[in-house]
Amino acid sequence: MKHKSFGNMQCPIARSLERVGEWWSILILRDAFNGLKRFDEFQTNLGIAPAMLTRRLKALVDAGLLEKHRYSEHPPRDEYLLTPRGRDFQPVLIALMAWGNAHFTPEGKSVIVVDTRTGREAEPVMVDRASGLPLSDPVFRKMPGPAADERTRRRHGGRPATREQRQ
Amino acid sequence: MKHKSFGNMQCPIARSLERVGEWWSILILRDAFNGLKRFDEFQTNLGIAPAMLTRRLKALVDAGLLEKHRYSEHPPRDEYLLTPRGRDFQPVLIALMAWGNAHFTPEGKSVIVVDTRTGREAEPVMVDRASGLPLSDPVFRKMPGPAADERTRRRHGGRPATREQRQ
DNA sequence: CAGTATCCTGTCCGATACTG
DNA sequence: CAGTATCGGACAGGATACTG
Repeated sequence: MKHKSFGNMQCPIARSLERVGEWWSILILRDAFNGLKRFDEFQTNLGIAPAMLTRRLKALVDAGLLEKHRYSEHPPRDEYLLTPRGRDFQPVLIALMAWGNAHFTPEGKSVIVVDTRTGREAEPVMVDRASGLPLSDPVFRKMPGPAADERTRRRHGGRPATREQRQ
Repeated sequence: MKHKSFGNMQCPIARSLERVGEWWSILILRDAFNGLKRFDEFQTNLGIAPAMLTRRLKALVDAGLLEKHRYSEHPPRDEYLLTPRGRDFQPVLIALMAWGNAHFTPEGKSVIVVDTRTGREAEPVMVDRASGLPLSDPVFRKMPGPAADERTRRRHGGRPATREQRQ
């Protein structure tokens, strides 16, 4: 499934999934954001088979999300650190967390984001940076970008805004 | 893999992945947001095998993200519509799109979000609704929530904020 | 501690053919 | 059109044993 070709490979969502589509990848990134760095930390916290962990870590390194950093020469020891690209993944994790908290935690939230200045729980929302408006607002629409090919253009640009277009 | 038990199943991210962890699920949701509703529309646009599409659609319906809606009795015809829970998934898609656009589209962006009032491209950011601050700001930290169990508490609450805690 | 080496199973997924 | 029925391959992932 490494280089599977989804319907439209121009789509940035599909391209993202090529890198983090496997179950464990996102959980490893989550743990990396929580400060885990060493093989053994991941292994223990995730309960993942070591061979699988090796494969997933390698894939994440190859995709440029993590980088191996040697912190000891004798014996040779590496730790796995988030790259800038890996750190940019944070909004996806937050969005998944918020969605999970909202819909799949009948007992209540187990993990939240907190504003450490006020102690208040943060409420994650996706907004447009310039206007501050939530992107769920109907004024926002997906459109073909500058590099859109013919197919993408047809998919996103061709039709007028119909009721099912957004929301 | 249906009911696999990840390391910590309290984690809302892991719970989310239980519902949308498969490759096709997220692409189907993306298409649903783009207005696709009928089996054949998904099939054609994704290039997915029909049997697989049936399984994924069923899984999404079972998870409460889509619902079958009969729009014709003779012959019986169903369409798949986003439920409120499915619509709440939008931020995840936007986050994946933004990340893909930023890192995996050397030719430029193929799909963007546009403010239809101004025609300007939106820049998606995750913020705290109350303060409007980006959640990447170091004042925000993940913490155990009200329903956190002992293990989650140890993972998130136990340690003081170290340099690797956030970022 | 940080992996590698094997073996095995489940299932995701593609391809093709068929049905009301 | 909206699926169901099979078949088969690839690989994610588990389990266990082993190494520098």
